[in-house]
Amino acid sequence: MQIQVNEKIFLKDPNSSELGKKIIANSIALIDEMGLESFTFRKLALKLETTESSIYRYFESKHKLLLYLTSWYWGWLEYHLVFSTANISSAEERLKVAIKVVSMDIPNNEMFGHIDLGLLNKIVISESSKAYLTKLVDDANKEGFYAGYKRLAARVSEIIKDLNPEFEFANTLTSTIIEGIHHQKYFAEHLPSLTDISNNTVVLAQFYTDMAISTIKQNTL
Amino acid sequence: MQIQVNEKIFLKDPNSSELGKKIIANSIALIDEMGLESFTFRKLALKLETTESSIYRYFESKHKLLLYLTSWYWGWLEYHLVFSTANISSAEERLKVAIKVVSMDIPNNEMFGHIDLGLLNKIVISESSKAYLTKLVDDANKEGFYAGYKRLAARVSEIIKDLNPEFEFANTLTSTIIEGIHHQKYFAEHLPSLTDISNNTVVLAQFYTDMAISTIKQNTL
DNA sequence: TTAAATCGAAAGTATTACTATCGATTATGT
DNA sequence: ACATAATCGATAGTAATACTTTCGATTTAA
Repeated sequence: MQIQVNEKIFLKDPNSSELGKKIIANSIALIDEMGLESFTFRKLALKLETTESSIYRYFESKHKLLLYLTSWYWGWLEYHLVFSTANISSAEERLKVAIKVVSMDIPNNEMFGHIDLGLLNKIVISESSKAYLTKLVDDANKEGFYAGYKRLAARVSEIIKDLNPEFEFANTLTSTIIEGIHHQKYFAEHLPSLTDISNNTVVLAQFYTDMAISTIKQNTL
Repeated sequence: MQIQVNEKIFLKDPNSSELGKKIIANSIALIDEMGLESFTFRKLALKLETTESSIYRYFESKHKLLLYLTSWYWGWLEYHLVFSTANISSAEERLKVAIKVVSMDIPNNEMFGHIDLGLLNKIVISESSKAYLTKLVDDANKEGFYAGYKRLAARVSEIIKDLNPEFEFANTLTSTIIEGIHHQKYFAEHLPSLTDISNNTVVLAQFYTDMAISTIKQNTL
């Protein structure tokens, strides 16, 4: 079982070598530790006892590395979502599970191969929007760099459309929920006056589930 | 009528001199044009036919300048919100107006003194989250750098609580709406598969109004 | 066993994000 | 009208960033 990432994101597949895997594993730890702004390939090279040029053989920039990490995360989450919702016939139940999957906390040190899912989840919460909030979005989008996120969102939207085929805003509702969940987690930790939900995954999922269902169903009434 | 910004954000009030005002006006234009990442004080100085050191007398960093611009925007929007909702007795109507205010499009060249509100609105949509998605959030928050955003959010939350005093998630719903509206606008322009609303402020406001009201009222049923 | 791939070492470049100093001009208060 | 303070521009300098290039040694694969 391997998560696929758009091949144009990297120069050389980090999964194809030990150094590549070390780059991924340690970049996650370093970005989490110091934030994307302070993170540099130089610091990563120092940590790995290798050189900048070796890292540049895998990723042409820090931004591409971020795209890799976030794409990988969305790929993993999609896999997790598909797995969790398989064999559930009720669309409402599938939506509940989907929201639970997106909002779940992942403990640190929960490993998937060499990747620390807990840390990666933290990075996605605080850094992933920087992957698309850039002047180069449109080019990156053309290259398919956001396909992972879009696939996940499309899965959730499908469930919503199953629930109410008349509902016209499945994509809008989906992105509102996914981004909303991440924002609430970030706010809970750093800007608590902007949220009412402090580190309680169950309540968080419940809120967005209730919000989703009442929004979806209102058109049915 | 002047919008107030936390004085610790700047070294010298840009409103106190011609150069200061030129810095604000032109930084908005430049950031819009090239994005925050490519924007530098050097480029701004060149445009203004002044020097980097002169700009540094007003703002100690690009990040502080971004904080200034976004704070100013939230201040202006709060003023606009208060003005628009005054004398409306129905809480539901006030919420509708509030969402309309947050989601309205502002035409380019709509000026408020030397500030182009249309461009500033664009910057807020694509760059404002970078003001808090940083390792220094907690320090910045302690200094009160996000007070403008919080005040606006608190206003909206108040309306929601007026509508249903039993509703426990006013802050969460508010931030979900504000961030959601900005995301939808950004997605409409750059990642259209993530939204269903393409450049239609009326539909956008309608969606979030419906979502808000059905979410708020479900607890009442 | 030979060619290809991989990595480390070293050096170099343009740009960024500042800081510091100094002198000329302009505005302010008396 | 005159001293003083504030403001700005000019210049220079620094450490770090975000790369790129070249070269040689070693490891791997055909």
